[in-house]
Amino acid sequence: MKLSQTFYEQTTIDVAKQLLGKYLVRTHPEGETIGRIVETEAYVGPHDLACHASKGRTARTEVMFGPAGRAYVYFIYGFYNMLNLVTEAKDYPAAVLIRAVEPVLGVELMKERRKSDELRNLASGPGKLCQAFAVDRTLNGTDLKGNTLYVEDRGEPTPRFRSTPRIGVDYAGKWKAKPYRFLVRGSEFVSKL
DNA sequence: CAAGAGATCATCT
DNA sequence: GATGATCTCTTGA
Repeated sequence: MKLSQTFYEQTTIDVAKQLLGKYLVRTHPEGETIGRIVETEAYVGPHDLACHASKGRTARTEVMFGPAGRAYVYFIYGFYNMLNLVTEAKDYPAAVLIRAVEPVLGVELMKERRKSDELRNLASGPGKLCQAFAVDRTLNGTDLKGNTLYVEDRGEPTPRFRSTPRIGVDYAGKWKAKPYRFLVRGSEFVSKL
């Protein structure tokens, strides 16, 4: 079943950990794609210098200030979209970045979109994942209770995981070292070890 | 293989 | 006008 609003209202760290082993579902005219989440990162609030919202409330970060359980999608480096799920209370800006999933359904469609045949290269990174799942800024603000984009709990226990510092946030001062990246142990579908 | 550069644009200064 | 929660390709050993 679909994860509830209350699930996303938990602390960002808890959401990031518990999302591991859940299933990301994306419906689209071209077909449905599903992936098992194997890597996430937590961006925990306005004081977290790696979190976009630490720069203040702007048009771009507005969604993070809204209620939990919505998608925060932004465009970066002139090429890639990043998919985040908004967490915690309304007016408290925080989110979980989905960094990698293991392809489960719609693999052919993913291969086409990614122009790659290698299973491990389809969604092993936040930019790749968005390409494979056709996620772009038009989905910014999408309610995860709807049918376009949501996360499903198939009743499996959270897999064993480990944590590391987050990727690509060298500018974040003392926050760059925080172990807020979570990876399923032993998965070959993570972005990197 | 590992390391480095380049691609390209929305957002904020 | 600078820069980024990235990816891919090229280079060189």
